[in-house]
This record gives sequence, C-alpha cells and structure tokens, in this order.
Amino acid sequence: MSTIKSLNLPTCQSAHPVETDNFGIIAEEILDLEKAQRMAEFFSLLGDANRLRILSILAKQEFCVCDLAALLNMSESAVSHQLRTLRSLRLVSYEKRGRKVYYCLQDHHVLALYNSVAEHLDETM
Amino acid sequence: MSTIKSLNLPTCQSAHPVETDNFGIIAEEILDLEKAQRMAEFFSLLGDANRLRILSILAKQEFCVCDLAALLNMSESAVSHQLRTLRSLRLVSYEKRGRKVYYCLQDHHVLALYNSVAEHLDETM
DNA sequence: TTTTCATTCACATGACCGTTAGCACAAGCT
DNA sequence: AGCTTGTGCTAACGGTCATGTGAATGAAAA
Repeated sequence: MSTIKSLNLPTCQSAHPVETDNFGIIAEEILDLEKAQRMAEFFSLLGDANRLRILSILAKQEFCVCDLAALLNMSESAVSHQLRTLRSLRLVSYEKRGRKVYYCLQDHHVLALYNSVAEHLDETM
Repeated sequence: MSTIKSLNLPTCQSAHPVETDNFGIIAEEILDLEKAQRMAEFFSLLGDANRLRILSILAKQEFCVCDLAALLNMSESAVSHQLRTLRSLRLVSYEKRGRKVYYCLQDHHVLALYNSVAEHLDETM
C-alpha cells in the first residue's frame, strides 16, 4: 500500500488531461500529500552537509558536543543547533555525564540510507 | 572506503577534547566535506513534498507537464520548475512529442530510496 | 493567426543555517 | 559557602537560498 511498484504502462496518449482512466487510479492510489510531507521532512533532514558529517561521525563512536565541534571545525552553538534538529526526529540520542552531553546514533536505519546514497554517488558521479 | 561501519567503541572518556587517539582516525577517515556536500544535495532534492509526489507519479507512468500539474493541483509553471531540478540531477528524462513533453523516471535507484524511507516511516511514526 | 503547452524571467514570501549573546548547570577552586 | 571556568542550550538577528506566482516568451498545432 505504501511502497510504489512501477507499472511500466506505455504512454499517456491522451489528447487532453483530466480524463484518462489512469488519472483516477493514480490520483487515489499514490500521492498522499501528508505522507509526502513527512517523507520530505525526513529527507530534508539529511540534506545538509554538516548534519551528514555529524551522523557519519556518530556512526563510528559517540561524542560530546565540544568534541564534535572540534572535529567538524564548527562552533559549539552551530553543532548544538544541528543536534537539536537530529534529536527532534529521533535520529540521535544523548546522555548527560557531568557537564558533558554525549550523543550517539539512535536509528541505524539512517546509516543504511547514508551508505546507500554514498554508493549511488560513487557509481554515477 | 566510502561506506561507514560502526565501530561500537565504548565511550569518549577523555577529560578534554582535541587529543583522543580516535580523533586523528575519525578526522582523517570520515568526514569528507566535499562528498558530504554532494550527498546533501542529493537528499535535499528528495526533501520536498511536491518533488516526491512527482517522482511517485512518474514511477507509475510517464506523464506530460500539464497532466502532472492537474494531478498535483499545481500550476504548470511550478511543476516545470521542479522538473527542471529533477532533470538537472538526471532523475527524470523527457521526450518531446508534438507540443507536449513527456517525463519519466530515469533512475530507479531513487525509487528504492523512496520505498526505503516509506517503510521506515511506516514503522516508526 | 490564434490557441495550447511548456519554459523562463522577475519578484515576493518563507525557510534555513550560522553567529552572537545570554542563560543554566556542573565541577573545581579558594 | 562563594567564585570562576567549562559545557551546552536557546533566542534573536541577518544573510542566503528555495519555492511558487504571474507575466512574457517560444514553439507546435489547429
């Protein structure tokens, strides 16, 4: 119901829009605007180089904010800001120890996506 | 070299940043800023609900711009604008027939990503 | 020529990211 | 206890980018 299977139908040979038979099917079956929005939100989250770098680091090892900032050559504030975004979508979790806060990957599903795209880019670009 | 394998190292127990042994490893091995940028660009492309809807429709069947606009309830101009973006990253290809331009999915790798995230969202949200 | 389909330009609205400054909290110090 | 330093979060601001609108243009068919 939610995944898309290509139909490989031939061609839209309609002379005009709005009344092909497929239109009803397509319109009902697919574009779930609300879900598209949630998916877009998810992808957008990965659509920032610094966030990706943070994720890639946390995939190896947990780190506290100041260490991340040093590794990424970013201000702690900026890192904290990005971590907040990642936290909001439950991609990272954190633990307070003393005055430091250690972050680690929560969802390893993301790592799979990351690697998937990494391979894709290696192939085609 | 490009994919990331989790190391599951215990914890950053350093009292202070900047000189853990792992720092050198991490810094050299992972965060390739330029590549992160390309990946971010790719993910950003999928980070828009309307673009996702366009891709999901084209995954089923090819369509011309005006049909897409009707299906999506968007202006032709807006659709054309998004198609341009998708074209620039070789995700869709097009063919002119008469005065209509038919678009179809070019890269089915994207579809795999799409479905992957769709499942992920079904599970966790 | 006139209409239809599509692209492009110019503009406005809105979102996002990093900086800065300020605040809160924990640890170490006198 | 007070004071200071280190660590991290948040609010507000400014610059930048992206998305959709509307008008103008192009290009093909009637």
